[in-house]
Amino acid sequence: MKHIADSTVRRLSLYLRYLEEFEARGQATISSTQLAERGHTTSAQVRKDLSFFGSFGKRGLGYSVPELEKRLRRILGLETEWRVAIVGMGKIGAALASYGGFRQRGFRIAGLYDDDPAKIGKRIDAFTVRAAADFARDAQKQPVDIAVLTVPAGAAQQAADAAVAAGVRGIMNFAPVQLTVPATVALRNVNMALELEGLAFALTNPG
Amino acid sequence: MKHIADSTVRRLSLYLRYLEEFEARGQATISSTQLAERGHTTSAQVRKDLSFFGSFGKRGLGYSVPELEKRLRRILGLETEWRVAIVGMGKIGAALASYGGFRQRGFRIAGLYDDDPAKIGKRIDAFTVRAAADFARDAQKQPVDIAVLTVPAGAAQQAADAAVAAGVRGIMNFAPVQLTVPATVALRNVNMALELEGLAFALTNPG
DNA sequence: CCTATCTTGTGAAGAAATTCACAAGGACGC
DNA sequence: GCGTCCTTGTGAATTTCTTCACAAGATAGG
Repeated sequence: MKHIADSTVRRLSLYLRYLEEFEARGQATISSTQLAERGHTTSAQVRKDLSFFGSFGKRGLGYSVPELEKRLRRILGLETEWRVAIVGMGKIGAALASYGGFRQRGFRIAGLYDDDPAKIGKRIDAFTVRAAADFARDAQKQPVDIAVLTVPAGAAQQAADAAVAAGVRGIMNFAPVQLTVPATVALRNVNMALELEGLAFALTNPG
Repeated sequence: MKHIADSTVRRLSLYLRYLEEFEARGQATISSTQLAERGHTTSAQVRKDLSFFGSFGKRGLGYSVPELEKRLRRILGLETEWRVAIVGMGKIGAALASYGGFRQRGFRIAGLYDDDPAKIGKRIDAFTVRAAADFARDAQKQPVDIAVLTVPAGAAQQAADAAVAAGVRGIMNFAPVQLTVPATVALRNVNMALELEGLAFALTNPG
């Protein structure tokens, strides 16, 4: 398949959310124009994004809401359940662990890990924090697909290496460092300081 | 000034971080190639990014690390101190409130707010959580530049409206909804479920 | 001073993403 | 059946972003 741009994937995720909204309101079909308006984009963009994966609509009518939802879920890989381990039970890690938004979308928490003896054994929601050293062993019993790293910057690369060694195929990195991982491992960075700086730039250079 | 792409601003933020690293190691000058290698990009990209704002380097020599740092801080608007209010003292909001990474970069917490009577009056680090209704009044006494919204999805638009009414010029939205704000207000969205879905896509469609 | 070696800054080329614009398919009323 | 009205899917055009490639400035060594 042709390479799909990151921005496209991002929009597909948004379309899925919008579709869920429209479905909740009982709407059975939707046009690319409606979807575009909802997402502050253009109808051509919507159609182009979808066209990479096939043709799902009916001319003159639009798209069936439930069907397009289903297609998008399949495209995005949300039909399978992904097992996610969270490494680093600081404030952010703990917050993510009990954030329901993930579970809703098929991301299931496989384990919570930390290095700090003071945190190991603590309960967070339904989970008990385990020693980071146990990650590899646990993952051997039941594979972990994605590791979310919420460790301090200094510990992030080591945590990433451990996660890769344990067999994860994707890493979501919250530490403000650039990780080095094998090309086979998908990596996404979330850096809140960076986002704030983006705002600062926008406020400093208006327009 | 010509419009600067988001991706450019993002890279500038990264360059600044790299420069800080190089400076900490005592390096006095740096070439675009070195900076590029550090950030997995190309030297031409680095030079082009910088060239939007002037010419800071010396041919044959490279850039002065401290000077380029200073220039980038000015460009990004990190020379002034930005006053940031956090609205919504759930887990994520509380985690952000005590995250030191912001303060380091000139983002100063102006106040913490929540609607929930059970949370109002609580102390988080050096701050006392105040009623969301007090936001406007507080902001009148001392202007707030940026509002970070960590409220539930259903409350986000209302919180955004209140923030805009209180005079903030930038909003960083953590709620998984698309906010509507006046064009004069800068808006950034951070959506962790979206990021995870991006990973799911990458794992489902390898390559 | 001259030559060899770097590295910047930037037009031009190339690639990628977005938007345009329209043929073609389907629904609906008459 | 026929005409009208919609809306998709997609090549082509356009715009935006990235990379190339090189003239020009700066340093260093002899």
